[in-house]
Amino acid sequence: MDDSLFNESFLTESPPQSLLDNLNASQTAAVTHGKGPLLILAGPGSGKTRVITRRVAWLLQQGIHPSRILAITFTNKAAQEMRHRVEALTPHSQVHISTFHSFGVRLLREFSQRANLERNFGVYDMDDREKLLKLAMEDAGIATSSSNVGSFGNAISKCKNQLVTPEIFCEGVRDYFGQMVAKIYPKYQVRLKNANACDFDDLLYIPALLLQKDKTLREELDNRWHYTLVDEYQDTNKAQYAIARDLNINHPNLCVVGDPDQSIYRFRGSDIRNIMDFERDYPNTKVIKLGENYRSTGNILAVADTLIRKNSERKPKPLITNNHHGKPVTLTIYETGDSEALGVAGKIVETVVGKKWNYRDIAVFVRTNALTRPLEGAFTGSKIPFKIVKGLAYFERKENKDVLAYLRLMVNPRDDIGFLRIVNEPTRKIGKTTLDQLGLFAKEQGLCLMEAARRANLIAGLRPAVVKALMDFARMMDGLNSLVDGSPVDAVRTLLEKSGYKRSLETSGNAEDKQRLENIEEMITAADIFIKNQPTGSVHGFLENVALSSNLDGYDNDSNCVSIMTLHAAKGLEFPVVFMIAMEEGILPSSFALPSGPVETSNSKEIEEERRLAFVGMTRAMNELYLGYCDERSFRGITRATMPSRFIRDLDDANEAMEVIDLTRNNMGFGHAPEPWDLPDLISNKTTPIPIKPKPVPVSLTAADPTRSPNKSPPKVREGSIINHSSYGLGKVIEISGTGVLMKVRIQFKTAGIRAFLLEKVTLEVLAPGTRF
DNA sequence: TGGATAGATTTTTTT
DNA sequence: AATCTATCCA
Repeated sequence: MDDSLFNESFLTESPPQSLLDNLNASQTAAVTHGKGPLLILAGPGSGKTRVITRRVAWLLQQGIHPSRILAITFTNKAAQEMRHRVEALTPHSQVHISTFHSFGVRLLREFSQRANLERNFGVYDMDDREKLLKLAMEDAGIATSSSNVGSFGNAISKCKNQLVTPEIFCEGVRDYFGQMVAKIYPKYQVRLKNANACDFDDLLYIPALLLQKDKTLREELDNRWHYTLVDEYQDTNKAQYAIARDLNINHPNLCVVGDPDQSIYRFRGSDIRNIMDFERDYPNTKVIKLGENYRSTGNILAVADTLIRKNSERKPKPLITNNHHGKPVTLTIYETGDSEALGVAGKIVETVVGKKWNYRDIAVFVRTNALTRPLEGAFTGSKIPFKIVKGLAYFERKENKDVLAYLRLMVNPRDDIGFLRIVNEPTRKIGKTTLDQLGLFAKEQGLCLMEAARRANLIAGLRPAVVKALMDFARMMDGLNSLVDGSPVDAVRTLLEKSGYKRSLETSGNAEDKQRLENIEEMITAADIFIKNQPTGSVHGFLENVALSSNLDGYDNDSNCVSIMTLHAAKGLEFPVVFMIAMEEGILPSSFALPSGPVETSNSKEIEEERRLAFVGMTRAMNELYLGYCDERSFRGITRATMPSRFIRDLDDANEAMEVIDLTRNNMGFGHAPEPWDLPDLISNKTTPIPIKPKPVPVSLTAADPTRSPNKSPPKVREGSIINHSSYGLGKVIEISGTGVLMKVRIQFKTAGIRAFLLEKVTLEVLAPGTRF
């Protein structure tokens, strides 16, 4: 239908023939693939988003009705971007584009009855989940003090990701930990049910099970969307796989896009086999490889390729580019974590002052959030504007969570976790003892806490003042109830007044509380923006929006800031200049991935995933890539010697694409961190000893060789000098830069590629000018 | 009941 | 190092 309408839009916005403009042959084939399963293996920087959005536009152009197309991404950011780009190609097309989780929520709302939920169910974040889990553990008679609440949460999460129900899990229990989980998991589900709430995992788990169980529903939904696209397919878990599978049986026009080398979410259940086995699962799959990289320089790709080749569980895939080689990838070795942060800051200042790049062109990637701290300090000191892009929940400040809990309780009075959060916020003299009694009463009577509070007068042994406090609270919340259908902005304003929350902050005299008020104002603004985007939006919609959004989604490149983020958050982004810091054993790869027992293969699944993570980081870089590690790092208050990441050693073969800058004072024996190549080969599964490599660390003049002190002033090194280096042999000085102790010398070695050293610290034998090089 | 303080404990990554 | 928890006192 309405083909003419679309064609008109094409003419005004972008003519239809432009749909295939600027596409290479494989990209065109992917865009114009007709019916049947399609697997697009898209390497980094291969124009994946372009292909997927053009494909949506192409389908529309073919006369497919927009409501027949379903596009699913992993992050809201990706969904927004896709929506935006599809909109530009075909305005007002109204294609259903959403994340897996918001798609799940939608299904659950629409079919809440079949899913045995009330329509107004709430979505619990990690924080809520943990609190509910503690209650469930109490139910199961397991002490919550045992500090492993988190591990039980992870175990349950894992179950749901794999579509393992409590019943199935109980059958297969073996060890002690499993027995504990078997006790807690069912109780936890009951708690969720009673609270009329879902956790994140439920948003996939429940729909997936529902589709399996309810064949009519499955058929109905399969018929609803004739064309499905799934982005980042390598990161799907079993639940997501099942959903995609069940929606594409009658109409197997499923197009999945992904790159097995960029699968980095194993820890949350994603299974690389989903993409590896796609061809097997969907007969007659057309496979298209998008190999050419349009993003990075040749050197960056050479380094990334050298790294990823070390993975054994992969389909070999060359990284090709027509881009120029660009600058060598730089590896910098620092002494401490702080000097590393300062070094990065220094390099950034140098780059920006030299007008080469702007702050916004630069990103620093870290493996863990804790590593951002020294960077913050160094950047603040150097007056570098920066932004830490976090993947955590957006409204994480206490006051915002409190306000949201009020809203949640208004929408869903059975939300016990929300109740517990705010019943005494501001203080209403309702303390722990009271709440314990209230909880007991609620349990006996089978009521939610809100309802129990309403009947507080029936609870034996409660002091009259406390009874009044509880009943007043219930009455106050009842009074707010009429707000749920209105604008979230009004709702927040009113609840702040009526609950006394605002007054308590205003009158506290605490300086922090003033800030809190401002933060709440910020949230009201967010609600306002939400309403402007979705004029029909309710409190309900706002809550959902908040629950499924993350800080990462708010990421924009508008402000001229350096971006600091985790490697996971970096996926899907690109920057002209990228720094990857702390490439050390135990950090990248994370200690969690390291073999904990005696000697294990170095190619364990975990290590391979960490390697992919490093690969993802490197391939975000367009023009310049800086890797770094340091000799010692302080963590949790103690300083320890570090070992360079095995991924650094993986790059030995990429010498010609790299340069190494060593900024350590090399006091050889004492206090110097051992490096993998100094040690027996524990980390590789080779049984033969590896040849000892020369340390890529120049021998210090002073410490290493007392016979030659700087005072003896060896012949001057200058650009063009031919030199001999104790480890790397013959080389030619190609550049001398910097001043004073920071004077650097860059050398093109005959065999070891380009390396740079601090002039102060390197020992170089300057050869006669005429020496043959 | 709630605040202060000392003591314990810790975290990989995220929808 | 920083945050969370348990305990004690007002």
